[in-house]
Formats: sequence, structure tokens, C-alpha cells
Amino acid sequence: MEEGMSEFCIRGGNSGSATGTKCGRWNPTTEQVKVLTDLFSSGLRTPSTDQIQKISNQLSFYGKIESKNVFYWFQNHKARERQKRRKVDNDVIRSENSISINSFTQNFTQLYQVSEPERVMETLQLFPLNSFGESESKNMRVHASDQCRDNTMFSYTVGEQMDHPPLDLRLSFM
Amino acid sequence: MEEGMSEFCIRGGNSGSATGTKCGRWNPTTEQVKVLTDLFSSGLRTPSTDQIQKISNQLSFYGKIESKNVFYWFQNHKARERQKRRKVDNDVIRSENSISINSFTQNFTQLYQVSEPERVMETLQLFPLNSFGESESKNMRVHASDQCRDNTMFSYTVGEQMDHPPLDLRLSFM
DNA sequence: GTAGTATGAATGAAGG
DNA sequence: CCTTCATTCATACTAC
Repeated sequence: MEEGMSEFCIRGGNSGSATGTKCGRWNPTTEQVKVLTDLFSSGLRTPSTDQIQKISNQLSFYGKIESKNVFYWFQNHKARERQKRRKVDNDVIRSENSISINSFTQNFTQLYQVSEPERVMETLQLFPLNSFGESESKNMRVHASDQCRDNTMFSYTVGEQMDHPPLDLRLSFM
Repeated sequence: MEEGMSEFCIRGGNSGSATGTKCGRWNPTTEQVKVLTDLFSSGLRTPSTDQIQKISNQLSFYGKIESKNVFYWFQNHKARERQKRRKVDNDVIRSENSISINSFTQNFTQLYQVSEPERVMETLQLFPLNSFGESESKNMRVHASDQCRDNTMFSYTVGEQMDHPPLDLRLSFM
């Protein structure tokens, strides 16, 4: 079944991300993950094809990557963020409601901290006209227009350790 | 990437599962494992969010647990059973190719003991301890169609014609 | 204390 | 978007 695995990727510029393993699937480097994460926390959630292309192109500097990897990354990240929030919320609710057998153990149960308080905004210029506050209301989903592919301009620059060209995702027609 | 998920667990109802150690990750008690295993062998393989919540809630009687633990448990258990079965199948094939016939009894049992009826039982009241009865589908997902394509604002659009058909750009770069 | 194994957690990749 | 599968990483546990 798995004979067709094939493909070794030497992981050229890998710098400590994961154990350099033979990969049949994309294994992002830490830099790639950082950039993607920054983009995400900057509000980018569903990049357009153009943006995907540009991001992918830029990230290829750090190692092998394809557009679909970027696409999937955003899909997964978004979905899991949502899923996590949902599960955690429910857990908190449940634990508040339930009797809690051992009292104090459950006292400071899930502090959880859904990561990413914010702390970003290094040098990202983006969204000329859209707040991207990432919802804060737990059970509500309806925030008007999640983010309508409006982010026409999306310029990203890493401030630290510049061994790569700055990411500029301006769309073509701008 | 780390969430701040450390915490420790006192392992409330622990009764001999493992050496009670401080844990950075969930460490199920024997009772919890037993219940989960029972559920699994009853045919439950992919519990819904609702079921996960209930199971988790019930299992919290035995010790600290979160819903994601239940979720992962089922994911892993199912996956590993499948994995095991796959391995067995391969062995069977191999042995069939090489030596053959007389070992078929053994292979037979191996092959067929794992298959299962895939039925979902919503009545998992194996736990007489809590009476909660409401099955509130609190998980309602508004599914607000946040589909705002390009024509969000300027919707004076000519006629009915959208700019383009609802193309799925997923395949464009694969 | 090291190796090996069982298994919790995470995530890339799809499918629908 | 949501769900599921496959693989992999990380760690608790056991045996030596």
C-alpha cells in the first residue's frame, strides 16, 4: 500500500524545526510556521489564490513548499482554532456546572489560555479598512462578514533576523 | 508550538492505573480507560461533539479530564486498531504467499475478530452516577453564511449575473 | 539510566 | 466550511 511513498526531501534549509525525517508530506520549518502564524494572527484567514501563491513563493525560501501546503495550513489552522475554542468553552461551562468532586483540583482547571493573546504586529501593515478582531463572543458566530476577501493589501515584514526578502502580498491590480 | 497547557493533575480517583505522577498530559485512570474501551467495543468509534461532552463529563468523576482527551482517545484508538489490522492483513498475505494453507485457521480468526458493527448508541448510560438528562444541543452552529464575495458592498450588480461561477479554486494548484 | 513500547497530542492532507 | 484519516512528535511507563 505504501510503496508509492517515495520522495525523500532533504529539507534543505531546515533549521531545527523537526527532526529531519524523510517526508512524504510537507514538514514546515520553524521559520515557515512563524510566518504563517504571524499572518494568521494578523487576521489573514482565507487567503486568495493569489495570496497563497505569493506566500508559498516567499516561504519557499526556507525550504520546499507548495501552494497547497499553504492552503491546507490556513484551512487547518482556522478550523482547529475554532474547534479548540469550542471544546474549551464547553469544558469550562461544564466544569462550572458540575459538582466537581475534588473541589480544589478543579479550581484552577482549565485556565487554558487560548494562546495568542496578541503580541504580534511586528511590522505588519495590513487591512486598510477592516478590523479583524477575531471574535470574542463565545457562542456567537455570526460576526458580520468573517472577513470578506477584502484584504486587498497585505504587506508583511519580519523585523527580526532578516535572512529573507520581506513578504509583500499586494495583489496584482494594486 | 506550545499552549500553556501544563497544569498538574492530582489524579483524583486513581486506583492503580499507573504510578501517580504529575502530568503534563492527560493520564487516564483505569476506570476511565475501562469506560472508554467499553464504549469503543460497543461500537462507538467517532463520538459526536455532544457525546464527547457527555462522556467527558461523566469521566471527570474519576479524575481530571477534558473533552479533547476523549476526542483524542477515540481518534487514536480507532487509528491504531486500524493500523494493527492493516499490519495483520499484510502478515496474512505474506504468509499466504509463502507457506500457505495450514495456518488458515489462525489467520481466519485474526481477520474476523476485529470487524465490527459500527453502530452508535446514544444511550450511554453506563454511568449511574449522574442524572443529567437534558440533551441540549448546545453546539448549534449558526452556519451563518458568511459568504461575502467580491460584491459585498456594491450590490447594485447588473442583473443577476455574478462575476464568475462559484468556482472551487482548490484544485488550481494541486 | 537507557532502550523499547504504549499512547496522548498534534497536524498535514483529503473528502464531502 | 466540517469531519476524518494517516503520520508523526512527545512523553509516561516498563523492562533490562
